[in-house]
Amino acid sequence: MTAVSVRLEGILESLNPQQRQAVTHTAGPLLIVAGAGTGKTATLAHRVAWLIAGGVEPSHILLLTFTRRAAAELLHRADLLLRRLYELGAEQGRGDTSTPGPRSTKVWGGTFHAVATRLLRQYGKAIGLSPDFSVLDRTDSEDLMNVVRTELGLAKNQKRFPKKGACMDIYSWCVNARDGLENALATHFKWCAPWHAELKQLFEAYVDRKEAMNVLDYDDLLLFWHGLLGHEQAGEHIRRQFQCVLVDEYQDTNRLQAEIIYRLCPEGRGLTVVGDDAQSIYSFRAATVRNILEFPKHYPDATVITLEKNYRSTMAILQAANKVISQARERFTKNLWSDRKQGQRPWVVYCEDDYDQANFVIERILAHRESGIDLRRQAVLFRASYHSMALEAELSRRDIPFHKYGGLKFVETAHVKDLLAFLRLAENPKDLVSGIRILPLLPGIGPAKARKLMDQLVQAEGKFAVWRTWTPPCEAAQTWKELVDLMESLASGSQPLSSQVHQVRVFYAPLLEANYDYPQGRLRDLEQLEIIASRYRNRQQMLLDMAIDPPSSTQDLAGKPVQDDDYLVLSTIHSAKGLEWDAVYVIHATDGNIPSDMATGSAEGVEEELRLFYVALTRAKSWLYVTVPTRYYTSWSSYHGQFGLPQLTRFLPDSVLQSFEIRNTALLDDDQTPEPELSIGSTRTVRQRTKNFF
DNA sequence: CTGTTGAAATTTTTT
DNA sequence: ATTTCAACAG
Repeated sequence: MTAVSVRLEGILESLNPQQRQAVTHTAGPLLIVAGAGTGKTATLAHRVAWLIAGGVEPSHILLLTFTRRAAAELLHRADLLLRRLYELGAEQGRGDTSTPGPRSTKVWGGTFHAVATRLLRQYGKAIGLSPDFSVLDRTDSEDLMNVVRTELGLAKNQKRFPKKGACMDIYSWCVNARDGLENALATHFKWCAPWHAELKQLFEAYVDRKEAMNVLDYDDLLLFWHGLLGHEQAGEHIRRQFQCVLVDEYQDTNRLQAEIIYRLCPEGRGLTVVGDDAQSIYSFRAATVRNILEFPKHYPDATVITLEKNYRSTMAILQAANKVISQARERFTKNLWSDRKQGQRPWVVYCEDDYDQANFVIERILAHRESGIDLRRQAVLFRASYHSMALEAELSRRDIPFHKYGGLKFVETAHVKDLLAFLRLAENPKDLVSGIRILPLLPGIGPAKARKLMDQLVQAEGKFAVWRTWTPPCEAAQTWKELVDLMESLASGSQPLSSQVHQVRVFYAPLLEANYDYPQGRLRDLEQLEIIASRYRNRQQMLLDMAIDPPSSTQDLAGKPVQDDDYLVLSTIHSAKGLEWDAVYVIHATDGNIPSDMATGSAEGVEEELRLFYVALTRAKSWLYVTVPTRYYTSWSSYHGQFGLPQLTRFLPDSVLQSFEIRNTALLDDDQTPEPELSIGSTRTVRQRTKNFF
């Protein structure tokens, strides 16, 4: 055995046989079916390290993940492994201490969209794409769609034409599912079928407009990447560059993404995909569980390795989760098992209403916290972003820190979008969306004038000076001059980025106060944006990041959070994918919320909601609570079909409920504190802080 | 053509 | 509760 292989063995020690097989697999395409909590991340990280240690150049590895954070974490772990490998060698006196071992930092890692952006910048010319394109996020795309929709006179119809969001959904679906409009309308958007001709016209105009503006939307990023791979030279070049391609969360890729992978690795050479069909939850984004289920069919010499040993949850939780998912119709059969002790059975807790639910959850959280489980190690999960509203209010009232994932993001708030629009317009004067966003903020300018000014600007090839030829109504003259000065200054690019943001902020602040309620908080956000800007070298990169990898919550923006800052996590189930906590609370587990009423129209829809519920349950390591309000007062619930008397989710029929303890908040003893799992660390308790509040 | 007002419709998950 | 649309006044 060579020295290197001895060291490699040392690193593989911590893995179980299936994981090891997955890490060291060499021949042909590989599918790793990794159940929840089966050490998927560890396996992938080891595989990356193993490939590099085996001599694969890091820059020849492509790692596709669902979020930027996932990629960063994986590469960080791979790096630690490589370092250990290197140190191990040095200890044995055989390593060459003068040369640092290879690092994983040069691995191409990120989301499909981020990687597509990078590649298109580099090679896009081959398919006639100008490399300085900008990227529209979802809202920008909708806005552009709306512009075109209005231009074509579709907004003013006797019968209601689909809204911009719906139009975008249909368009996106067609691109990502590689589906024709007619078929898409027939199968997924029946209510819009009468508008077939108009939609076709709309989409063609939308595509033209994007081209004229030199912008790509999310769908284009994938579509153009796909196209790039179809180009003879460029495609071959990229294929040669990526000897090894690893795809995480394969169950949540769509058909277009699968085709990209296919073009990247014909016959599956060097391909590893990892996923869990039981956790496929993104079909609304045209993801299809077929990709993973039919992987062995598309790649006939594929090896399938299943990871079933769960390192996360207690047996009691696993049993309950297994029972829930066993209601699914089609899947790779796997039964998760664990060495962990039986543990407390998960609870189903009936609550009076939303507020009672919030109070129960908070009391439990505090109790766990007292027995040594920090807030950080607990999370509340829910189907829809607004489900946490009552809880958020109560947490704020009690001064308990929390951090919410999912729902509206920082960069999606109107004022942040406004500020970024100034920068984007400077970056790309053809950016109609940004122009139409900014200009009507000024007094005396409405949508029509904004369009005219943008047309002028494009005619003048982006020279903002043409705007001086227009004389606005006299009360707006001063502001107008300031705007043109500002835009010229920004466009010249002579200032560092953070001063550019500062300039915009100074100009924009009074407009903000004139246009929005509660300006204080918004102004503070803008200050934060200026701090963020100072971390970027160039404007283009910042704008790209904001479109493709936006910070998932305001906390992420404030730089590194303070180390001992303890906060509770609130998250949509979708955003909780891949994460885990000691104690998990799944709230609003009523029929109509889980499954969401929006999804119950079709069998597949319901099936996906079941998987979603499964994902939520399998986030828990030791304690799991599913809470069910038995009454809703608020108006949203009545829209959800039930007249104030919601039922327990259909995913917990009696046979499954046997794996749960049933509780009712009205009958709950106060002293049912959970048993501590660990010795108690800090004695500083939130409960005491809370009591001081009264 | 802009800006305001009131009525009506719509309400998931996210790169 | 929020967003979108139509109608109307300046």
